[in-house]
This record gives sequence, C-alpha cells and structure tokens, in this order.
Amino acid sequence: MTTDQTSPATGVKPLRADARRNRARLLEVAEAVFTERGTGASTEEIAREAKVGIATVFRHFPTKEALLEAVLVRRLERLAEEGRRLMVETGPTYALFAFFDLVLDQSPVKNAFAAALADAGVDVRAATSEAGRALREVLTALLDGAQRAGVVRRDLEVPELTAILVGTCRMLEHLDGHPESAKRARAVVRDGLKACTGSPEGPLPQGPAHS
Amino acid sequence: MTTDQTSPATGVKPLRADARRNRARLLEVAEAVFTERGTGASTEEIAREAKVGIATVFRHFPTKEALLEAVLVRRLERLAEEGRRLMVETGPTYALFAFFDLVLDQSPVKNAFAAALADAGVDVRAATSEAGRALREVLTALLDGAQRAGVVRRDLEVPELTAILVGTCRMLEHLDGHPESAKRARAVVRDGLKACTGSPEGPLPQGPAHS
DNA sequence: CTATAATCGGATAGGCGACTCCGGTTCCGA
DNA sequence: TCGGAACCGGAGTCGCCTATCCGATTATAG
Repeated sequence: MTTDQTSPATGVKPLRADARRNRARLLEVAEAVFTERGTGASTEEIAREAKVGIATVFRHFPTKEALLEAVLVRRLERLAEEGRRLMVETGPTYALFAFFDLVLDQSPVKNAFAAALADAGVDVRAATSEAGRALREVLTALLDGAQRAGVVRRDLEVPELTAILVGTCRMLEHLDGHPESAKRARAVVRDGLKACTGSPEGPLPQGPAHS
Repeated sequence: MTTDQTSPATGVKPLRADARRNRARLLEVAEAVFTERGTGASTEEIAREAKVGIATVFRHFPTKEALLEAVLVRRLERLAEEGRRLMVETGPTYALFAFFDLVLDQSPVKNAFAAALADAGVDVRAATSEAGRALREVLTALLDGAQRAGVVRRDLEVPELTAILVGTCRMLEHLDGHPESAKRARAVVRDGLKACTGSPEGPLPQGPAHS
C-alpha cells in the first residue's frame, strides 16, 4: 500500500539503477535541508549537498514545489506508519499521547513538519490528500481509542487535532533554548486535551475570586 | 512613553508634513499587505498600494527588514496598550483570557502576528526588544493577576505564555473554514491554561481504563 | 510671490533563484 | 566486448525583487 519505492507518478518506467539511487538520496537530503534551512532553501544548495547537478534535481522533480510535495508525502507516510505502530505497541489509551510526544520530540523535524504543512499552500494539499488520508485515518483511530479510554475529552475531532499538533510544533520552535518552558507548554496542551470537565461554552470556571 | 509619533530612529529632524503623512500611510498599508500576502510581499506592491513611489519606501525605511521591523514594533506596542486596557476594564481575573480572545479574534491579523514573530528572525529581535519588553511586562501582569485569582495554573511563566499565544494563532490558521473545530481547539488551549490539577510530570491521569 | 531646499517617483542597476541546453559519462543488453 | 540509449552535470537564460539615481514637484521662509 505504501509505495515507498521510487516509482514516479506515472510509474510505468523501471528507472535505471543510478537514477533510483540519486532520487532516493535527493529526497533524503532535501528533507534535511528543508528541515534546517526552511522551505526557502535554494535548489542549488540541495543539489550540492546531494552531490548531484542541478539538472538532476529538476529531471526527477519538474519543479521545486514537486520536490517539496514529495518530501512532505514521505513524511506523512512515515508518520502514519509510526502512528499505527504505537497503536499496537502502546495500546489505545496511551497511543495518542505517545504519538504527540513522538512528533514533538523530533527536534530537527519540528520545523519542517509545521513549515511544510503551512508553507506548501493549497495546491499541494490536493496531491498530498492520498498520504494525508492515511494519516487522518490513523489519527482517527488514535483519537477514538483515547476517547474510549476516557483520557481525552469527547468533543474533540480530527481536524482540530491536526491543527493542535501543528500549532504545538510552532509553539515549541519559539522555546528552543528554554527546555523548562517547553516542558510546561507541552503540559498545557496535554492537559487541555484531557477530559478536563471543560465547560463547553462558558468563558471561565468561575474561580474563587469574586472582585 | 509610547512613541506612536512618526519620529525616525535618530528622531531630531522635524520631517516635512507630507513626509509624515506618507510614512504613516506606509506603515498602515505595509501592515495590511504583510498581513494578507505574507512577509514575502514585494516592496513594489506596498508602494503601489500606498500610492507612493518605491523610492519613498526606501527613503523612510532603508531596507525591507527595517520596514518589517517598524510594522512589528507598532503591533507590539498596540498589543501592550490593549493588554493594559483590558487589565483595567476587565479586572485581573478575566483579563488574561480576554487578551487571548482579543488576539485570536483578529482574523486578518492572526497571520501577521505569528508570521512576523516567526519570519523576522533573530536580528529583528534585538530592535524589537524595546517594544517587546513593554509587552512582556503587560503579559507578566496579566499572568500574575490570573494566577492570584486561581484561574490559571501556577507553574506557568511568561516565555511559554508568549509561545502558546503564537502557536495558537498558527493553530487557528489551519482551521480557517471550520469555525466549530476552531472553537474546540481554542477550548483545548484555554482549559490547558487553567489550574487543571495537571500532574506536573506524570504522562497521564491514570484514566478509568485498565486494559 | 519667489527662492530654496527637501521630498517625490519613475527608470535603472545588480543579484539571486528557478528552470533549460549540450557535451561527457555510465549503465544495460547482445 | 561493444553499441546505444539513458542519465549526469555545469554553463547559461529568464524573471523577479531589493535597492539607487536624477529630473519634476511641493512645502515652507522671507
């Protein structure tokens, strides 16, 4: 199901051996470069880092956006894979939180995941919907399991779960040199996800202060 | 204290009348354009929108980064102002949450605030520290008031509060066409900020599930 | 009203990044 | 081993964006 092989989109051509290797290395390097330099990194830098010519990059990915999209799809597929693994290994009660921690712990990855999802724009969404659906299914299972176990508020749904994950990535980027603050920020989100008797509409829990 | 006037940085020159007007209009337009087109918007577009020549932009702000910085400073000053106002009008118990809602409600502004704080990079931070400190003081007062009232967890500090605010902005960007999801996402963050008996270190509240 | 000095704004340079051409090289089948 | 075809890679093109120059315009003093 997960076509992790290097078959191009029209995938009927076997592709020569060196081409396969270059394509795989390009994806690897592009992910790393986009991760640390941001999506604005130049194609030339990626080519240099991967030790190939610029033409090779554009031969495999006709445009920079296509490369970005391929990297994003790879990441989404991998995340879905890890989500399924956690579902089995950790059990439905803890799997969702474990998945959150897993995503947020990948420090060099944080930026890329959020940036890609944010910067890529709308056009990419269409092409990533294939991989995106797989991830969304996994998230649905994770959320459902956690809700059945009673550890996550029942009014939560998948769309906001995704947004919360991305937003928390962004949040932690701003706390890079402050591990204590990062830990507390994560605790805030984690506790917010719990079934916290949150009044669904009321603005505040009517604290003891009366002034 | 708040130099909302259009005195340039070296501010000893009175500046001609039309120049003042153009400078003010530029700041206004630049904020709007950066807000909707992102910080990558071209200087030419800002000039056209403001009905001035490109040279005028660069005369007032020697570089694009300087313009971005000026816009950001303006925003920070305004936010600090609104925070102080809420502190007085709403009272310490609700002021922090009101401030959150106020920031998150400014739909066209959401993007800009987060993007500016994120994209601007490190160099800008130095120049914005002046306005940033004022905002941080306000946030300190808001947080302290809410904690004294017992409506916000006591382990929270200002750095993560800022990050949470920015991250939540980003979060809501991804839920633009889904108001219900956006409402629930905000509820998650809001409840997480409350004094929710969150175990400071433990991974989960030991839910009723035992499987 | 006139002089003067500052500002304005369109045209222009300079640089950077995405994307193509063509000779050289490497893989695969006979 | 050898031929051919596919692939590789660096030089080159094109377009966009930041930043500057100089004639025209406008605000202010006397």
